Amino acid sequence: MTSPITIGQLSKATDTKAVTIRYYESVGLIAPATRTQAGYRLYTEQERYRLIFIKRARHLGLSLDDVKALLGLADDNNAPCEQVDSIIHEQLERVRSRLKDLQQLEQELDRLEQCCQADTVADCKIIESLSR
Amino acid sequence: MTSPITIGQLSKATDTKAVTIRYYESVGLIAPATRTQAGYRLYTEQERYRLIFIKRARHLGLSLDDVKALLGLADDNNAPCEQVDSIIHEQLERVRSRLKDLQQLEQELDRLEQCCQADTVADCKIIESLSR
DNA sequence: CATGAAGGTTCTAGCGGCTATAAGGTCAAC
DNA sequence: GTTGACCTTATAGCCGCTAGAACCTTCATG
Repeated sequence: MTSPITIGQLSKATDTKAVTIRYYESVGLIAPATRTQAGYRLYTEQERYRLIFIKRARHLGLSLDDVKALLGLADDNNAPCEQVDSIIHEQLERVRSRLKDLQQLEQELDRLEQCCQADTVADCKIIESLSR
Repeated sequence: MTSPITIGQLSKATDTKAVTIRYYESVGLIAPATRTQAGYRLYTEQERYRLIFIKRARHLGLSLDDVKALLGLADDNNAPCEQVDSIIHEQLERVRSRLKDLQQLEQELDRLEQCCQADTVADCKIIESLSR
């Protein structure tokens, strides 16, 4: 029922910048849009759903390549779930590994922050610690 | 006592790739090296220390701009510690904020991973959750 | 019907922090 | 004198956009 919308309207509807939408098209994440006679891109509900899918997947921290793979899988009802699972699982592992790193980093920075009581760089334990 | 070394030797001594060292020079993080007649870069202990400093600071997740600022401060014994402290403090805040985000992300991914018991994409709760 | 604002189009370049490649010059050992 | 390891510069690419220039289209108003 809803009529085709322009890129600006799709942009608002999905909270995704128009340039980003065009970029997604250029890297094959969404199909080339149909055009008006003047060359304006036109979109339907389908593209809106696709963009929302992309947005959710990106929110999970997935790369555009992973998102592309997920979209490909989502398009094929008979595709095995395995590949979906493994994309999510690997991302979870990446996130956990990054969490570990960041937690260590937090400790280090916290310790560093505590240890400087000086006024000038000459006595600064932070600089000292970096220079050793 | 130790004689000047080439970029390759400095690279090994600091576990920093030669291209990276040249890159640091190109962005003003280290001063242009003196050269042999043939144009080879030559380094001394001073540059080795500087690179180690950079490495430690980078390990804290600091941007090259922050590292540059720290180096500038480190070079001036009379500089106030404040600026050093604030660079570290802001980094700590960034790390903590990133930690928060990642912890939430971990939960989401973990929940997602649990919820798919299907064989094919048609019944996959992960895909469903992304499509909604 | 003219005008101006708000939208659309393409193209190119830039961000950070490297990494990779090409095409060449230098040096020490055999 | 030739190999092979090392050095040099210059250029392009990575990711996921973002910014800017220069231009075209659409639509509401005077």
